[in-house]
Amino acid sequence: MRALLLAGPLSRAELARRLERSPASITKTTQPLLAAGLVAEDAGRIAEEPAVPGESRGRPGVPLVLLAGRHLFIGVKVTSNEVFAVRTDAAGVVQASGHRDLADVEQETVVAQILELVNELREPGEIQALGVGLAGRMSRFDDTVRHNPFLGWDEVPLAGILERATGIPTVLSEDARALTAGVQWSGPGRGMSDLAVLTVGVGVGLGIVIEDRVLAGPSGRVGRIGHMRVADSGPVCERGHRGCASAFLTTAAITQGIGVPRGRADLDLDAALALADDGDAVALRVFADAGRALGVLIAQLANTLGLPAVILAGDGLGMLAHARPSLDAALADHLDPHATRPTVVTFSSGFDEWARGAAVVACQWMLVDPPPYRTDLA
Amino acid sequence: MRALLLAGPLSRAELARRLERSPASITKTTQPLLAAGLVAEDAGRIAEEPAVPGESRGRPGVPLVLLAGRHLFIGVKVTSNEVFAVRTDAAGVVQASGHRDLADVEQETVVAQILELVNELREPGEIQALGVGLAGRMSRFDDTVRHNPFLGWDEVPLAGILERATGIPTVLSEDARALTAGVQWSGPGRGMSDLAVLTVGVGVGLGIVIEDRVLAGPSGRVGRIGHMRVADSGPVCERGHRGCASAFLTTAAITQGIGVPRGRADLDLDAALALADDGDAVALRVFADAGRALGVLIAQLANTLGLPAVILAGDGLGMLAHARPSLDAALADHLDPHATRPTVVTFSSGFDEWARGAAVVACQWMLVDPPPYRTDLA
DNA sequence: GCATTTCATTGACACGGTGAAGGAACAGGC
DNA sequence: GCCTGTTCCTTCACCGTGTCAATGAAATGC
Repeated sequence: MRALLLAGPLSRAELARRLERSPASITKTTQPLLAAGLVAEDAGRIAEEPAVPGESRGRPGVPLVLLAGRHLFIGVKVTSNEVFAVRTDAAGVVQASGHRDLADVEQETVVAQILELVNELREPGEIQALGVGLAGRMSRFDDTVRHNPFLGWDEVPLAGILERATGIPTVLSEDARALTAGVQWSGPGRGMSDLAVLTVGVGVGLGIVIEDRVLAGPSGRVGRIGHMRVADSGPVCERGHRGCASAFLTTAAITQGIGVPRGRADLDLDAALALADDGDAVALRVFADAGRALGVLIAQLANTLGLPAVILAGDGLGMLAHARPSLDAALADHLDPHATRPTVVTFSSGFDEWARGAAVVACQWMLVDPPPYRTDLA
Repeated sequence: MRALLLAGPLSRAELARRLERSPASITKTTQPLLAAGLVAEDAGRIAEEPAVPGESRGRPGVPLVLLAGRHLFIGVKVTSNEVFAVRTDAAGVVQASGHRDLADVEQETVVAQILELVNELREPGEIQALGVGLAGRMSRFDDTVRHNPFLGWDEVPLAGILERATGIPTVLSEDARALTAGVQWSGPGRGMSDLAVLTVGVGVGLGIVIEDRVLAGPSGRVGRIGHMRVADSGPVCERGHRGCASAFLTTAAITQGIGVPRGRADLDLDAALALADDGDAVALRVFADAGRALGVLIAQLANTLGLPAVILAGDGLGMLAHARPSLDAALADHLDPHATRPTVVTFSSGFDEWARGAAVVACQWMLVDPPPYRTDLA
């Protein structure tokens, strides 16, 4: 119920229509929330503006707003060499953030750094839940790291470890899915019920939202699209596939694709972009190829799932400055004749956004699936 | 509730575990169903066999079975030149079937033929619902044919027309999705909660089931995979894409791919298969390419959605006799290193199976979303 | 026979939903 | 200003569906 309040300040009548419930039901369910201070009537009447002017007959509704500040969440994103953490409110607004470098990927090291960050961020009030985003196989709302190639972990019961150390209910989530949840809950995809989030960076990641649900798949394996074939020819990825997505889109593929012919093996992404800015032919070609690969991927997603919107994110997104034309061309070319063209939104986001996604997952976890042990504490 | 009874005869306790409800709840909800004769206690104790022998302690459960015969459904599949219809019970078992040729695709002609078939099949008892499967864009449980390229229809309120003429509640469904529903409900995918159905024939179709739900997409556009790129090179499809799925897999692509070099423009699929049986090099190559295309498609699906099972269906399935080795090789090659290999099941089905799927959709529609006007009649 | 185990039923009860009825707040016409 | 129409919100009685706790029933194994 509270979940849909996040679609903005809404009057009770509007809520009833959106949730397909009777007005009586809304009144009843919101009363305890009002008393508990979780929602409030908005005296400002913000939401009345977009109403059609001619329809101003009748008693105006009293908008309800979620007092998001009442509930705090912490989200953590773990990469192979860094840990990022943010504290957010229930609306997913970041209040504070922090980060630590990782000396190694030992369990003790990582857990210690996470705990430091959590203790740093938790001080202003009670934290409702802690969400941790990591790469690798995990179900939605998991408690164990099944397999993480970057950390070299297998079957680590991280949620339990953190819960015991912090006293905060903790949930794990696959990172691309956490980012997707963040995007859909309170990011550029807010209010959309169907979208995909395509991330480009060290790898190629994918999160899918269908009918307001973030897909997890039977064993948390949704979104392995790194080896989708996107072109007739082109570079070969590390598994020997010619023309697969990883071979065009990962940061390593791009820096090597430009650096090797230009004799600069240590080229980084910024330098590659600078080369392209200066009109370097190799760089422009590599970026154009990357754009084409992205366009094909987006078209394939739109064809397969009929998605109306695709959101691009990740630290490799800078390429779009040079890749956008070929992306658009490839998208138009590969789209099914009867499919509607999906809206492509770019979302430049740092690692904070991944951590924020983990916090959003924690928030959703509390809303849909309050952990039983919380009642023990109450 | 009844929906999960279709997962086989189950004891009440087993039902409670599967539905995550309390045993008390199961007893209460099944009592009126028992009284109404919709379910029955199965004296034969069929389902007790697969239990682990060592766990035979305690009072054995009384299996409940759905008396499927109490509810009848009719499913109709409309192609550009034929209409197929079947009568099934609630379990999706076909009791009778029929078919008509279509002289043309005028609305009156098609409706008249459907009505003839329905009246032929409806006589033994009350029909609960009528499901119609057609190609084209439609939402799940739609009532209007939005756009059907084969019939040349746009915005035809077919459900209303048939409802008025027959007095049976009617629902429309996109045909690949109907087939998928049939496969998952009572076909080879019975009991699986995640699977894809890939159809090969005049076109290439796809239906997806995730978490027990048949995906429809925001506007019924799931599953347009005809133009997915599956190879570096190869024939060109009618839209000019080199190496796309349609160019390898449709019946037309195969018959032309073999018929043109062999100078037999009128070659049909059976003749093409016969050529391959005789060791014709061109035919063997075309079928091997088709298998490779299928393997890549399956791998891409498995990677994108993490599906554990893919079911192949459609009238073009005969190719597998010669295409299976290349299919398996391509599947292994393109699967993500960390993905589990999906089970690939072949399901040889005629058009009756498509009609049966439409009947299953009608059954599901009644179970999850009983149409309000039925109460008017009662 | 008895303990053990699992299944199934019952009754008291809570929660979330509905429909009907009625009061409250606004706009507009007279 | 007052009535009317409209929409919003609340209250009340009620129902359906679920739970918990207690009890009985049917099997196995010692």
